[in-house]
Amino acid sequence: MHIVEVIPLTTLPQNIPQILSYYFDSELLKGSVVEINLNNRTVSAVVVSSTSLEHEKAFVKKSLFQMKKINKVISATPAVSEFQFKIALWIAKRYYSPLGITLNTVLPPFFLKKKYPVVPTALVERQTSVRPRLIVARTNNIIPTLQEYLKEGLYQKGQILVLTPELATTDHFYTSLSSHAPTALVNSGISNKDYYRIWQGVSDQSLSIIVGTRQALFLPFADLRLIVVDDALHEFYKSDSAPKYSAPALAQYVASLYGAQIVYTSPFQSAQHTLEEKNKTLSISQIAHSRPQIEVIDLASEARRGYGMISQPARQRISQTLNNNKRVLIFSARRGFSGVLLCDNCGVTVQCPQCNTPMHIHKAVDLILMCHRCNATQIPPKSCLNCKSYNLRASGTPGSQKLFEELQRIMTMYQEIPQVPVLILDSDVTQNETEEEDVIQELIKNPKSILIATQKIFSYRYRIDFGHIAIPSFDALTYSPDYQSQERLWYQMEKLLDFNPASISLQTFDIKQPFHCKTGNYEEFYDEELQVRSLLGYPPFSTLAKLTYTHSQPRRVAQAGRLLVEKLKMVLVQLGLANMVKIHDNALALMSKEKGVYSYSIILKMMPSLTNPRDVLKFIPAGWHIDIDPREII
DNA sequence: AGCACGCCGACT
DNA sequence: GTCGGCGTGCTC
Repeated sequence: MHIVEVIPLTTLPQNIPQILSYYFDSELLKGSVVEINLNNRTVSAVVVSSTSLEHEKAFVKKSLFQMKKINKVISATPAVSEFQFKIALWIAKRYYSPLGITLNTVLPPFFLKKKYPVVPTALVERQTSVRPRLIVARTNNIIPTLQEYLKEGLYQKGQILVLTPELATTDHFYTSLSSHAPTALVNSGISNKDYYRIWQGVSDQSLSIIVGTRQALFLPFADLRLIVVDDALHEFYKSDSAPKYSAPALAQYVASLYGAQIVYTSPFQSAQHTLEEKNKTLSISQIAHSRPQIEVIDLASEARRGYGMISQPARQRISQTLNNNKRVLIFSARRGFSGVLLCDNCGVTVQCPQCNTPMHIHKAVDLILMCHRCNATQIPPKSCLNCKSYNLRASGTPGSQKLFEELQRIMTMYQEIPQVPVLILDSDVTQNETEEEDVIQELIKNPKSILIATQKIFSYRYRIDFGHIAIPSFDALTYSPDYQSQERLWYQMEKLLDFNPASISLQTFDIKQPFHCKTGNYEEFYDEELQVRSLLGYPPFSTLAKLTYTHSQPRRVAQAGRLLVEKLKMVLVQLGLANMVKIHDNALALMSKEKGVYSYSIILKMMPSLTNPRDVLKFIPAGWHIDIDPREII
């Protein structure tokens, strides 16, 4: 008899051990796969270790649970590699995710399928003297560098992985690199057959370059020498389903396993990297690039002149650009027709009955109100629901549709702007990728056109250039109470430069703020930002954990929230960890309602001195969702 | 998270 | 009588 430790490939609650013991009549190798009974259901599980019963007799007698027997062996030969174990363990620890489901996502989708036998490769750990490098560069600058590298035939020494945040940008790398060496594209839409073929090619080294999204990190590289993480600050790198890991961080771990060099490209340094640079763990090379002329337009004085969303200086730039046969991008902050419906009498906005957030005005056949959170629609009320006043007025940021109408008005009113096609790209106008592609094709056909677009346009920044970019409401780009909102604002601004505009017009009510994008010198911004974050204990001075509880009954949510806050406070005091973890309780004021379900969020700021977050997180009861390094804190 | 068990109401 | 609603509790 042998005692076998296994990881069931399913979600186990965090308050029970993630590795379970079963018995079996023979020894099983690490990485082999078995079928077990777990709480009246059958699941497959991966063997971690097995020991002869003689050594464990005492343990069995004392154990508090009734050990069960393994049903059957699915794969007696190891099917899971050391590399896969290591990655799963790292993610489970760093992101506090259930081990079984984490291992399951690390394993390929064709795992255990008869047609696709897998021989796990041995992990040869290699030490490098090469430190990770952060290259603050545009993607368009890193590609020539890679091409140079490939031309010299250096790739014959090993493999390269290029990670991109989303599907739309993989093509750009693929087309510019595939002529130099055997290259494959990896994304979540790939078939088992193709995935298996790439899996083989990666392990027998017939493939030299892999361009892919985050799951490409799980491929069994035979000799990985370089990982390029493109646009490292992109939010899509953070997985939004369990395990909620962040790909750039995992890439660094994977690189260390292979002894590979890692290069991050970003149009913008993150505070994290700035801090690390100050600690001299990264060497930073800044690649210079020319910056367009950025004109800041004071909306307050424009308003006194009776401006109409697009100011006179911006209009001038637009017509100039079009007359030079170049495209114009109007960067819209919000989708929809206009802002919100505001009561002039009492100042209350019309809110979504489901979500308690302001409804935005959209124009379908008539004006309708739409909730940007749950997509509920309603006819605008005639009078204010609060004070019964009839003085309801559209107010706030003009959305894409309003800008469209404004452009039509300007074109007929001011003769200097030529009549050109005006297109819209936002989630209202384009419902799917095909429709999006149609808009892009139309744009490519017309070198002399105007596009009104939201952030969505960033996915196409390697396919299209704009001669001028107008930002009608710069202030609306950062309307979210999040510690990262400023950083994200400047990150967006830097990304706009990828469209190679000759000029940018930026309309704002707040001309006193520093416009770092004018010079590209963000050092001052980071110095200030780091001071504030240090003071408030935000990253990079802490690791954030977002705890969320959702339920249809608001009372239960409020109670669960209060209980957990009290419990955590007590636990922290008892463990003597009160100064290592700060509880940032949004309280009932921020209890949100989404699609009829209420949710309550608590943010934990875990200081680096807390060496094992699990010591604290294990006290969080079932029913709460835990997200480490959340995308947003609200 | 699943999934089974178990205890009450509607219905062939 | 039993089919099935979802509250409760457990996972070696």
